[in-house]
Amino acid sequence: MGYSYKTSINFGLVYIPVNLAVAVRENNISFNMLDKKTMSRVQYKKTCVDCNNKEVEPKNIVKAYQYEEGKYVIFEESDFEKIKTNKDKNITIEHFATLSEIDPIFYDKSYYVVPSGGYKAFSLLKRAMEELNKVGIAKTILGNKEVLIMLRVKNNQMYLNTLHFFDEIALNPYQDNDTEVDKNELELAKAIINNMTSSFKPALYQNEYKERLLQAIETKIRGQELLPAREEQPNQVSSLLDALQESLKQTTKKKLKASDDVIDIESKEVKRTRKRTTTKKTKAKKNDA
Amino acid sequence: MGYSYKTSINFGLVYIPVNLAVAVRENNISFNMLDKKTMSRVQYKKTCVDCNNKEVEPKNIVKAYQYEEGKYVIFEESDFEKIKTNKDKNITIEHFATLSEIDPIFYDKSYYVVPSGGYKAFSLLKRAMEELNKVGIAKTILGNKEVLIMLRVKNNQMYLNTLHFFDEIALNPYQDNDTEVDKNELELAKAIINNMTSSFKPALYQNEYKERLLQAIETKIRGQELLPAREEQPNQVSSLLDALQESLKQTTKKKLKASDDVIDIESKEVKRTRKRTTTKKTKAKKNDA
DNA sequence: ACCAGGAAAGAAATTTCCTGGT
Repeated sequence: MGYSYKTSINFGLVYIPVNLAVAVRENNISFNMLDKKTMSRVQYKKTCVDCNNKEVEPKNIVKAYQYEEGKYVIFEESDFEKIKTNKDKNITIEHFATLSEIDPIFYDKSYYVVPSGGYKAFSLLKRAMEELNKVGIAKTILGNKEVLIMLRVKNNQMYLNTLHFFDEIALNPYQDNDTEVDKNELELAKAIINNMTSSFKPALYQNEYKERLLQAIETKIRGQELLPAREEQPNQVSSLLDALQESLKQTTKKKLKASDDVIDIESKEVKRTRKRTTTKKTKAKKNDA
Repeated sequence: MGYSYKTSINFGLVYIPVNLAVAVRENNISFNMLDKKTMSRVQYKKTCVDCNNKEVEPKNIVKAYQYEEGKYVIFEESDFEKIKTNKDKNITIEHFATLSEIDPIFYDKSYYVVPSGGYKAFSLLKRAMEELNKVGIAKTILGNKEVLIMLRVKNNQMYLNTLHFFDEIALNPYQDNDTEVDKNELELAKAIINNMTSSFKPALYQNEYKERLLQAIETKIRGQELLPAREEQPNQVSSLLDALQESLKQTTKKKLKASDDVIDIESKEVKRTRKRTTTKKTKAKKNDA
């Protein structure tokens, strides 16, 4: 497995060199662009806007910041290096906090922390963090981007989460501070929620649409027409109160039924295998042509 | 503000039409590619691989899935619609759970939920969810991608988080189950962590590298050379135990000092203003040329 | 050879392709 970043963790004066390995790999079905007439792959060619769209070779491309309409300053890789201190490149834990303090809105990407030295120190830090149930907060530069970082330990694994900065959080465009809520309806809603409460078991959620998409691909490969999906008829309910009362009835019924099925669901959870999709397509390359 | 998606929330038989507004807007300084010789913007031209790299017009580009090397099936937008049911397009809350059950590794993107009707029902659901401190779990299709969803309410605001599917979580490439941890060192590490524990205040973290990068841009605009960043000399410590003991001393000293500064930090937190960066560059368009 | 990250395009978000690092 390749690593996304090489860096190091500084815990007080303890230094641990580490690599970061991506913890989430999107598994989507991806498409390519084709020329309709020739069914040939579309390729991006880098062209020069002011030179009759002549192709530009990679070695002649520079990175530049536009500070005014049409005005640029060039940045070489060495320029970025100049403004990074050694501390920037390391993950220096600034302080520790508790996981529940961190609002989910801040989470960005997840990585596994893999030590490339200082194994004893790494184990020690993991153990201490997990026993105290604390997460480490740090700041570092990954690539050419400064990110806020949360280090956490669970089941003896150290995870790194990049966090968004506070000024990246947008304001909610909708505010309703004064809406009246009916006491009776609130009690009904709460009863429904309680009926519908069960534990979060991520392995149980399947990507059904993806399965249907794969089936549609099979259908197309066989040269057949796609059929529209079957539709369930939505229940029509006239008022909010009626909808709540009917929902309460239905969820109560379901809840009673569900308690009989608990053992089945549990065993399904355990059976989960971490299989990789084998349908992953090989990407067409330039030299395919 | 534009909305990313139009959809609806189904809570039992209660139907609430909603829009989703992105809650996180990345605020990075981004660069452009220029042709080194002419300082002209680089533009991607879509060309046909098998037709002497002739340019392909957007209207002649189709979306295709490669099922075998060089073999494709075409998908029109109507094909995607065919395999979506009405239920797919809505957010039907499957069940409720508690926030702490959801491991941070699952979080993907955050949106604000903005009702476009059913305001009374929306307020009711928000109120009930917040009072019970429950989050809603659902599945829906956003764009052409099925996502797992968590709805949550905080401070009378409803947030939607997309979650990764279980099969998108990669395995940790590093496993160390048997590393011995020294009792004495563990106690030291824990004492250091406790010394370094303070609450998570996201507004206090500034993107310093970005500030330095903006300064570097100013320097370049003035035509001056960039100076390398000042370096702090790292403390050299010989053994893990020495590093821990010295760290404990330093953090204890800092902690005693910090308790005097608490009031200052608190007031800084309150002063936080949600200003937007004004340095956001205008993107060069094709017609700039 | 792979794949995560970056830039451009354009549905103004996300998707698509390219590239450098491993």
